[in-house]
Amino acid sequence: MPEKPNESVRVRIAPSPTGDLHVGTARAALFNELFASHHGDNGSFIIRVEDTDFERSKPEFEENILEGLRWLGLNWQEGPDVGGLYGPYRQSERVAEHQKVVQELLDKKLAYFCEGNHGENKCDCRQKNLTSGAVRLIVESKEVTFEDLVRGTVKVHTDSFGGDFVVARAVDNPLYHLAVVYDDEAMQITHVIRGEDHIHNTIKHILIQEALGYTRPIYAHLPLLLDDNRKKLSKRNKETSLLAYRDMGYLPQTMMNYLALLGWNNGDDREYYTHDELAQAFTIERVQKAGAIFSIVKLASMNKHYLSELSDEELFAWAKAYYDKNGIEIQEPERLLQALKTELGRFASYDIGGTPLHEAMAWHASDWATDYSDVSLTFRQKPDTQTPEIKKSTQAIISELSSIISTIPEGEWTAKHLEEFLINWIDSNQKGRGEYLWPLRVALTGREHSPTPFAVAEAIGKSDVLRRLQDARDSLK
RNA sequence: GGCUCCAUCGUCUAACGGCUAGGACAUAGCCUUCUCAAGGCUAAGAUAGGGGUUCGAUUCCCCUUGGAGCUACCA
Repeated sequence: MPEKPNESVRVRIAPSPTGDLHVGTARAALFNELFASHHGDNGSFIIRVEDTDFERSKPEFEENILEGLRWLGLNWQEGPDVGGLYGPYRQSERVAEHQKVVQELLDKKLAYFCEGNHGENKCDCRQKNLTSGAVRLIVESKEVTFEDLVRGTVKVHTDSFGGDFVVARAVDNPLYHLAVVYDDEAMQITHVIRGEDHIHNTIKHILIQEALGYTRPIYAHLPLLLDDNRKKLSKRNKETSLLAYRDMGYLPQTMMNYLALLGWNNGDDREYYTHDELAQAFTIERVQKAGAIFSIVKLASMNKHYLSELSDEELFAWAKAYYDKNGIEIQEPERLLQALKTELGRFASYDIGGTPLHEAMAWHASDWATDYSDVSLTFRQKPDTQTPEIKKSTQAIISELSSIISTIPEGEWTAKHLEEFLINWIDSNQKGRGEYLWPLRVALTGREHSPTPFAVAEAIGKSDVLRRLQDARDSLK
């Protein structure tokens, strides 16, 4: 019996538009969204763009972030693109309010102006009574404790980070810590679910909240996504842009499912979930504490699974996105779709063992041709071991195939029937299956590794099959 | 260095003191087979180490070791 949610929860993701949407940010967004969705109508997921770093923030990054979150399949109730009652949802548009807060801290003598860079050293600006400069919050020497939903009690002494810290470059130029605290209060955020790398920031945030008399949200720090060296996932070692994975051929349902399972599980062996199933099952109590390596291998296997579940329309759209992106025109959409279906289960992305999708699919074209020089048309032979005698016998086999295949009526031209017919013919004539099926398959695809000739034959049609057999035969002369 | 967090197969993880530590991915083998996949079966593979508490620790506590994160007038 699932518990009935009764209290409203408001959570947010606060990406900073200083780069493409990072998979780690996407996962944090997903966990927030699942948490909100789990609470149904009582849950709100909010996007707030933290663009107070004017130097590095760029509109195109904001667009990339929103596009990525949309692509992933997340739903948000409030954000810069959809608005909401607690807007604006871009921090740069909220500086006037932040400025008031900075002034308030100053007026209440909870903060003071400070000049110069003080680094590690304790600064003495507090005694100087300056009237401009950076604004530093007064922090008393004490232990700060908070309850983390994932980690339990976290305790940090304010001395460990030097006490007083800067909350604004100037009265009208607030820093991240202050902006976050004010905005979370103003937007009535109930739960702050973010990466573990924010744990120390949380202490500072609590200090600001206490100074201002704000409500402390409930914190949950997620384990980090790691690279193969167990370091925080970064662009140095691995592709970190979510949409780059889309462009490699990973499906949004794959990414969502995989990301959800990185640091969360339902306590059983289940691995495949839809968004709604995840939302139904998701609880922060089941979030892992240890960091998790982002593994492309597992991602690929999951993508294979989801690819095989696609409808014809979805599969075609998946391929079309690749062709469009690479500026390749699809001449014969129906034939391409049929070809894709034969290859399904053999690829996990747009890259098939080093071969790009359009090359692997080249055989679908009705005018496809190859010189067969890199492959052997003869079973159990390499291209360079084909003596004239071997070539001759392969020619004979191909001729035989052509004549029996030409007897199959168009109405019975299906992979299933072709298989029954050809296997039966081969077996009843005491021939070797490989002897015949290998040359047939290579003649149709030009590849030593490919789908079965029956499926390929159905996809390209009878006349094309006969033409390719002829071409293959001619190549052996 | 200081502060904080973390620790089950190679990887993601299950087992909220009690069956032989389970599953998935990856790996290997076998079956199937025209190839590569897929599929089926099987194998190998983990509780970091040491102390406690307990009738009994993967599980609770401590120490050690190891790893990670943070350590900005970035976010």
